[in-house]
Amino acid sequence: MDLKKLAARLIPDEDLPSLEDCERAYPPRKLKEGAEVTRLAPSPTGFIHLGNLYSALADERAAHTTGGIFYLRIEDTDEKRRVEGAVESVIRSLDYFGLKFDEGAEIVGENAYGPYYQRRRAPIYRAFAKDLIERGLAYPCFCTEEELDETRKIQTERKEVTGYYGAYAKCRNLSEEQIYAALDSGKPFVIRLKSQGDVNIKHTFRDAIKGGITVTENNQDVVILKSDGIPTYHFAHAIDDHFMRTTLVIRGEEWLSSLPIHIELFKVLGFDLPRYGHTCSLMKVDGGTKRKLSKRKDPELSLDFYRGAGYYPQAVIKYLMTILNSNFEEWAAKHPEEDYKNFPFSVSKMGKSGALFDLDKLNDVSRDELSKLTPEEMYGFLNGWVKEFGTAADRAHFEDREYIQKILALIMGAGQKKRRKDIVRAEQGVRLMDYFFDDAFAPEYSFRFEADAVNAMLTAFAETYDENDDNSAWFAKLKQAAAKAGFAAENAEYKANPSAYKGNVSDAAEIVRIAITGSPNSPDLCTVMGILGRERSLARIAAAKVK
RNA sequence: GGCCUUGUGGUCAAGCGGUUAAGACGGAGCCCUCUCAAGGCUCAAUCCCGGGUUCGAUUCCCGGCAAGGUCACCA
Repeated sequence: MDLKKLAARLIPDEDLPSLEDCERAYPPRKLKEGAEVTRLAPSPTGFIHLGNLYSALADERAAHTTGGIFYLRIEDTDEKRRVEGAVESVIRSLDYFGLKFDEGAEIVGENAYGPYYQRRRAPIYRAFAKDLIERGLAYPCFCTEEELDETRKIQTERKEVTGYYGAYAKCRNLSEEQIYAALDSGKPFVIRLKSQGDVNIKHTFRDAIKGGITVTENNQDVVILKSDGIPTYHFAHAIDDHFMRTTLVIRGEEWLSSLPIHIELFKVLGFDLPRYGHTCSLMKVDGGTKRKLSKRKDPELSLDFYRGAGYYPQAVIKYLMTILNSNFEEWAAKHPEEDYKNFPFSVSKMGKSGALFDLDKLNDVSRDELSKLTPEEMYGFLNGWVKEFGTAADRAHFEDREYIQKILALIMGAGQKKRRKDIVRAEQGVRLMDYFFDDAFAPEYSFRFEADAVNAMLTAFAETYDENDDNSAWFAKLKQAAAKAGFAAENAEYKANPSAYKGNVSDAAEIVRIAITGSPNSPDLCTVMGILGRERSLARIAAAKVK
């Protein structure tokens, strides 16, 4: 059979680059030894989620801790999956979390290895497919979807491996006449790889994350060019990661089972294999068993969830870092002031099994991260959230920057040796400040004491309150008032003889606290009252009295 | 079902032939204290099961079992 003639008939394109042209156009990168070139390669479909961010962070760290390149490639070979604005959304989302691409689709930069949209690289794929046909390593297949379904059914019944291989690969050995007859009758066709592999041969393969794994040779005659002439993922992956000079392919472990295909593809194309690292997917518990986080069922997978709830972007990143490299936490504890970017990230230290997504842990990391901000920075962060997600009242409150910052200085314990860690995320933090605003202060008083005791305490305290008192003077007066209202002024007194008192000083303080803040818990009451001012503090005390 | 991957406290996990089996989150308690938060201290809780190999296995081997992934002209 004249393969050259066949190739020309199958792929008649006139403007295809030569194979040498491609090698010349995309030469090996000039980077220092050990620099990793990694990529994020999403399809322009649904928007980016936590799982993507997790894997993108691994890519980004691997590249940027080695002085390499992190680029964005859009895998748009499936027209049906295209969603308008998805690319911008990916870039914006990653940017929100502080991850930046060095090159790629819609990225301003050198971009010498583009185009980064696979559809725009069609001539390259077609040139290589044509070459494969000429070398007898690929062939046209005219099987219809129905025929394929039928053989799959038969294979399932016979308990054989499904797919297009061996005797089931009907079009693999079509005669020249058959091929041209089919072509002449205008039958649509795909191009398949003529696999040279043998499933009885196994190799061990070194995965950068999983370590040694056994891979069986591929024997599937996979489709490399679809009937619309566009490559499948497998083919595009091999060609792009070769010519974009990717050194390390980090991707989800769902790709592990197609690794044999990729190995064979690189081999027949004559390319060196990049290194691979297959990450485990983030899991969650559902009905007693673990399962992969799912876009549809789990709101916490959507990045919008974190934005809406007001998580601090860097906190999410640091949480992800603790999952990525479990020694990160230890390092961060030792270097509290250092940027997480200085952490020596290592692909080989990544976990081998799927981690359960842990909201408690995220909250802890987040609390810690937020406690490091200054009140000014915190104002900026909260204000950003308020503008986008807050109520009209929130926005009005945040107009008074000075007042908010005074509150934040208190809530965060600014200036104290021990920072407070009350704020976990913006939404909760903003609600935490509600009682400082009269229009948001809607207390449901629930005192643990009789009306008499409550009123006596409130009255006694109001009589002596002086907004100019410092903390200790304030507390001394509270003690006085407590004694007057029948509470013990000193802890020791109360402990010695509880029945002689209505309660302890702390109980007395609680009454005032509930009157002022509506809650039995709050930061330093003296300061709270100072921020509210004399008028409002006394008004609240009066309003809280039990009728 | 075939193939591949993974199995250390509730969660994330270090350790990889001899350890009192780290640490963090969460839980319980104590201290501090006007409450809360923070902080300090203490406690409870783990090597999937069965066989080997070995003087000795959480660590190595073999079998189970369980969980996850994958079997498209989707990525």
